[in-house]
Amino acid sequence: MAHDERRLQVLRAIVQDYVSTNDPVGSKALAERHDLGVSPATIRNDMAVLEEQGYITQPHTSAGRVPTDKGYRLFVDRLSAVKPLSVAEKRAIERFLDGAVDLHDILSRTVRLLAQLTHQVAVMQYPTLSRSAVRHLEVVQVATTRLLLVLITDTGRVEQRLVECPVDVDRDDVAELRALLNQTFAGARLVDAAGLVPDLLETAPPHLRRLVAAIGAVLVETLVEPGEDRLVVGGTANLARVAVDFPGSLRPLLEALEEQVVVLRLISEVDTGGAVLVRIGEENAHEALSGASVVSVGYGSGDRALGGLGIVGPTRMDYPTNMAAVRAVARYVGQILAES
Amino acid sequence: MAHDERRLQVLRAIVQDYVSTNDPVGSKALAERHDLGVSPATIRNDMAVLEEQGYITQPHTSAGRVPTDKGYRLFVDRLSAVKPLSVAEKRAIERFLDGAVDLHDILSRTVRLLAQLTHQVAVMQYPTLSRSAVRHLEVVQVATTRLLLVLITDTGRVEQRLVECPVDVDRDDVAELRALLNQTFAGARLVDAAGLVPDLLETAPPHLRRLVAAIGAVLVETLVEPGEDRLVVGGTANLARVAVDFPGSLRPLLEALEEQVVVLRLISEVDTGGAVLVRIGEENAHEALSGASVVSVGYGSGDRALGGLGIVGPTRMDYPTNMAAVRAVARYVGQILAES
DNA sequence: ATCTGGCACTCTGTCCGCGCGAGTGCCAGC
DNA sequence: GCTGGCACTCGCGCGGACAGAGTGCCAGAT
Repeated sequence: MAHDERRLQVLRAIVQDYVSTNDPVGSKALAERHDLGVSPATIRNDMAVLEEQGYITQPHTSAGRVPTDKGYRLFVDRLSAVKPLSVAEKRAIERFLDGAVDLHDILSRTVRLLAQLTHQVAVMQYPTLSRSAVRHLEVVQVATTRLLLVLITDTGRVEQRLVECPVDVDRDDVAELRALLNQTFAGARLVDAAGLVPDLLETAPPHLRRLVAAIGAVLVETLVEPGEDRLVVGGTANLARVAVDFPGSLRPLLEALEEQVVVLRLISEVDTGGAVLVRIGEENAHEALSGASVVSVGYGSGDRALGGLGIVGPTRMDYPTNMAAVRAVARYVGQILAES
Repeated sequence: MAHDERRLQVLRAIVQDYVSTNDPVGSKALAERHDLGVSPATIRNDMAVLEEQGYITQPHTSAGRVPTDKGYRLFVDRLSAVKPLSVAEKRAIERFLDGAVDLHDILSRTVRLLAQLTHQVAVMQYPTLSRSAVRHLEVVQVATTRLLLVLITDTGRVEQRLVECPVDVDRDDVAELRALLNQTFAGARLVDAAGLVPDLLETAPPHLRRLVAAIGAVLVETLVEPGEDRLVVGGTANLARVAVDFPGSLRPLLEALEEQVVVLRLISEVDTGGAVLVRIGEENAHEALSGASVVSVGYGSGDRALGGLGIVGPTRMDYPTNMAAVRAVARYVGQILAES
């Protein structure tokens, strides 16, 4: 029906205007700025219906209308087209990421880039260990009974653990151990690593048994278990800019970002299909984020999902642009990580 | 003179009251809360002198007095005793840091701990590479002409760099290269590493020359150069609590904390003697920090200075307590790092 | 010589009342 | 089903009045 169609146009116009001005938008201003072909009075009727349906609301009796979470949701699902990035922006992405020297540098550049593009807080999960494979295991002797175990994955991630050994270790043992470990684990997915530990114990020569057992325990307990994933955060300064959108205080949000685990859960719950996921306001379930929206997507090229990245900001944000930026950055960083 | 002495007591009382209440403090309230043995009128005279000398100021003609940067400076230098930590706090420090599994974990626990103890933003510099020594160099083949170079230092830090090789590399080359590198560099201070590269080239067998040259260049250029040091930040949520102390906006401060380089310079300029350094307001020179104070100290046990750590907060902070916390945490983390 | 009590003065923050403007809802007419 | 008009509501900003806190200064007490 042409009727419903126009009402949606009105909603779209309200969202667009409100996002750019931060003022509740009234019927008159709407009629002026968008040629909807009808008069303010007609728009008022549409607005009344939209309000009844829960898509918009008015802060006080005689102010303009403001989109609700539900309104933003409809906007994102049906009323917005993903806005392609400008050539300059695409070039900026490449320039920004190409100079990275190691994994941490890639992540920190990525969040800074994303924060700059979207003017929001950007977050990125470290490539998940459990989905990557062992490239190399290194053993370094630190003290007589102390070894440093270094794991290098094919995603370029390096993990280290101290292992307290039950027996004295000498140089030859270390070399033998290194060879043995790499022989067993090289190329194995980390998810499968736990299953390989018994094999390891079997193939180990008798004099290394106790040592290998200790190492195996550390490997299983700390490296295979998920959840130790880290988060890189950037652009918190952008929160100050949008402080007006968080009436109480920025505190809960800052706390959630430091807590990591909350945001991590949101960011890592991404669609494996590569679609950008948007969570608006109360949809986030967690109280600290109830006034915020999260735009996230998985990264990792091809079939290999490595983790999630995205942005956190006020519900009043420019969804089309931000979704485009998140998607573009995720694609590019996925490529970079695949190459290294 | 008893005269001057009492004036200093008045200044101390003003600082203490203002820090705890955040209200400009007047003569009457001062006389009530501290027994200085004199009447408000007398205190008023002292305050007039203190104001003339630049230690305090009044926000408006008829409000109480507030300490100036100069006033805080005098307070820190001469009027405060470092407040010892409570037993519970000391125990908390141990408990918090003992569960750390790797270097990054130690640092991130440290800043969280320090932020919690002081209710300020805590920052900590990664152990400086240039002051540590090579424990092990690992070479891993990633592609035909691509090697991953992993450096493990005696402070437990792991650095990785990708090296693009001018020639194809095979398995035996990698093993030989690894042995060669460790033979040359193991135990060497990173500051001396650059000087060892020519030796490396000389001892290299002819067929590895070009490869070794490439590796040597990467080593010198990226690992020996300082300034690539990272910063770990924690407790930004505490900024929201003290937002009142930063009239304009939190933005400049948040930006400075993200920029890292500014804060890094402040934190790394520590007294090698182990004394806690306090920079108050304008003393920080950098504009973004002109309303903030930085309390910092070097960490690293014994003669080995590893880096700096500290806190950033409003000039209106509890200096004695915070200085004690910073010092205690630095000592403890220094021990932990020496052990690992 | 130094401290004290009293007093007049100044300034801020707050509360109140008012008018303005923006925006709405409704209704009659096209 | 759209439009113009109209009465109504409500938040916001402005100005004045007021109370409270704090000061500076002076004369008197110790």
